[in-house]
Amino acid sequence: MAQTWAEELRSRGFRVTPQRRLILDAVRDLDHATPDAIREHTGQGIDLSTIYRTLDALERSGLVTHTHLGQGTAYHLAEHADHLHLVCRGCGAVSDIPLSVASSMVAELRDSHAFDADARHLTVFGRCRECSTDQ
Amino acid sequence: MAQTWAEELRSRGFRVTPQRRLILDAVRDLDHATPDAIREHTGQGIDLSTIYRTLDALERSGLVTHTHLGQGTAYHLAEHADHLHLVCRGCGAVSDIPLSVASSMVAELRDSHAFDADARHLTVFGRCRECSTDQ
DNA sequence: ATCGATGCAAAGTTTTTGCAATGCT
DNA sequence: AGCATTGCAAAAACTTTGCATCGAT
Repeated sequence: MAQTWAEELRSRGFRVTPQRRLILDAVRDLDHATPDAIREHTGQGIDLSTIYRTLDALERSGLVTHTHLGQGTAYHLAEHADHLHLVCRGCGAVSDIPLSVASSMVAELRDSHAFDADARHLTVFGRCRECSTDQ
Repeated sequence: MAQTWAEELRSRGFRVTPQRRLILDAVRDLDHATPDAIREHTGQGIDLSTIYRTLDALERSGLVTHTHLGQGTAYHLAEHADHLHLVCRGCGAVSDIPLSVASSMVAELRDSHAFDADARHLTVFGRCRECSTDQ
């Protein structure tokens, strides 16, 4: 059970390597994992090109997902991608909120625009309370 | 009236130059203007660094806005930014739809999360009808 | 005459690619 | 053994910066 992910990878024809373990661990540990943060978290041993290629493989296997935050691409475990992102343009803070806030929009997109939206990748820009009052 | 934008720029301390005219025209003409597309549209004469600096100035003057689409940054006239973007992960198509589909989400973010969302910058990833059926 | 804006060249960032060596299966 | 994966090096793509010159005000 603890290594379903390995089976998942193998069943898709991907191999399970130490690097992939470490990268997946890093994605699990970090909050919004960027390729570079993953490299640091794993302790410099893994080449960035491997990280990019691995994230691509993990994503195509359905184990992780990514979003475009303000500056850069952030990865999550797919099973933890149960939220969407708010990015404050004032202070840069990123917060996670339940997907449910988007549900009516998702429903309307499906019904009126025949578009199957993936709210897990949604990033909403705006201003948090502190930064709204500051102007 | 036709050149309120020039007054707008000047009132903010920016100067009005031929390049800025051309770049603003390009943003108006192109659908989702990227810096490089703007350079092509204006006919190669303007340096890319000027385009980046100008877009920054135009944005800080409130004349244009930008969004992060799948690959790259797209600019719009602020007055035409009355829509949000759907990006299909299957075929890459970008469509514009009315901001109203996001209004209940925006209201909930304001009421329950004290977050002032800017739906004009919203990009929703997912699949269009054709690409959903294709799998 | 000022001081911001431009073009050019160079550098910074982030992501991708080629290829020989390595190691999972 | 076979072939995907890795590391390294190089390249590609995108964006920013420094600086001398030019030009809007």
